[in-house]
Amino acid sequence: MTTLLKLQMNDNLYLKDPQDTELGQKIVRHSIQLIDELGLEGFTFKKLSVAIESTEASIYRYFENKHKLLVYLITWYWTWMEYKIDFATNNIKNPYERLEKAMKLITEKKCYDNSFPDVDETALQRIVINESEKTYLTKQVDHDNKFGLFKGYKSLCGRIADIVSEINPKYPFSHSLISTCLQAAHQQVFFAEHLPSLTDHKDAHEEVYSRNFEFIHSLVLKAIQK
Amino acid sequence: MTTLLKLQMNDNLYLKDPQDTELGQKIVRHSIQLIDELGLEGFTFKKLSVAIESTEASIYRYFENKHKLLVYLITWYWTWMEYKIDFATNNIKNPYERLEKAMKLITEKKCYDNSFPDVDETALQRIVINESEKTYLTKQVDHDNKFGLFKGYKSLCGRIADIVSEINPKYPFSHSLISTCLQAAHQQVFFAEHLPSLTDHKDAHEEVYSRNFEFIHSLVLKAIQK
DNA sequence: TCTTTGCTGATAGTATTACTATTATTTAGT
DNA sequence: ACTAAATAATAGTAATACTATCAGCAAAGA
Repeated sequence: MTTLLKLQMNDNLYLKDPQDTELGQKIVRHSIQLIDELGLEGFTFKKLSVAIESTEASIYRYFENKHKLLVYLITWYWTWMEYKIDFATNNIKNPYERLEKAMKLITEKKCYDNSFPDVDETALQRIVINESEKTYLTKQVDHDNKFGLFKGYKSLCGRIADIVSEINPKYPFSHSLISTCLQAAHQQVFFAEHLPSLTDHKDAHEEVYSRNFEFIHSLVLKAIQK
Repeated sequence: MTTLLKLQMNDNLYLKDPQDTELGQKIVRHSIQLIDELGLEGFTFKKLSVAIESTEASIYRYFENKHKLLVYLITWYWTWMEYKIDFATNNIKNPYERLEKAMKLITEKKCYDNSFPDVDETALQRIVINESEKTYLTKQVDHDNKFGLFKGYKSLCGRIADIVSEINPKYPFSHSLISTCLQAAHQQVFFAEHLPSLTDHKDAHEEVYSRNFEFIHSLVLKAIQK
């Protein structure tokens, strides 16, 4: 038996918590599927309303616009990741091991997590790979940030950076290093699939993820070496 | 006296080479200014047509759409960077020095280059920081790639990766390492300005760039250490 | 010189998007 | 059964991202 969980998220991300109602859950479920399928640019609330057999107006009661919905989904992913890392490193003493575990979790290919029946984590990871940067690469980034919309990502980055500082308190770039690795963790997968000359990971699907782990793990270890 | 140069670019990037006509040059000049000012999302061909005192229809004769125009500008930047690196490392024997020079050029804050009167490189660098990932994070990336739209970026990455391989031919991740660094070179500047908890570079403007050079340069050197 | 060609400007029009507003209907809680 | 809230249905708007047509003008070729 699996425990059903609810990740608590910043309530500026939505107008009405989609986890509280059936319609909200349908919005989440189908938006993941549609954004994955059509890309953020091709995705519209109109199409989503057809998919959930409801109306645009109803969706707008949950999310101000599609940008906020995207930020919501991406934040869910990072919050989930932080939860997984917490859970997995909880009783590990050695910071090297904890760091390795965190890197492993960040870089691995995700599969369906029974604790969250509304979320297809495989599809969501693809969305993170393809769309996550669009959450902050906008003119309203400072405004969004003021409302705490990026807290999930920042918190995850800080958490891992703390492990780095525990290993080598003198290393001056722990946050830069980890934000760079978080980025590389999905960027390299994207390149392997679409622009292979920008990586060294050959697109033998499963292998891309493990090679990427090796790349990032060794990058971090060497960088923070005393 | 300064030499006027023309960078040769893949002709799939445009319908008609904007470097060949006065209107084309106006399109380039003002699109850089407007995208910098409004962001890609706020930028439209309508607004550009007002700025250049012409019409939308005329702009469409040069660029298929605003995505292609963006790719054109970003590609121009990377082509320019590669040219600068070539020029600067031309007669340096020592690959460590060449690598350092390349990293320096990539990470430094750009200022106006007299050889290209149509291009405000300072504004263009800001566009690269804010918008460059949007060139490939789309559903048409494979199609665009087939037409060689990303050749500029790939060529630059390959060029620097070659220096890495010259230093340590056994290092297995030269392309991944360099594409990661190219990304970090502008991402960290963005974070320093907008999401400072994701970096360690304090936003004392000039200093962000030099600290970022240190971060990236040391990251690369340690990674490829034999 | 005349003609052709190509470029540009002017104007108009379309489908779609990203919303907002209003009202009617259903559902849920007391 | 009554009330309040949530949702559905419908309509409408301003802006966007184009496409199409046509006329004027300038340079280039015959």
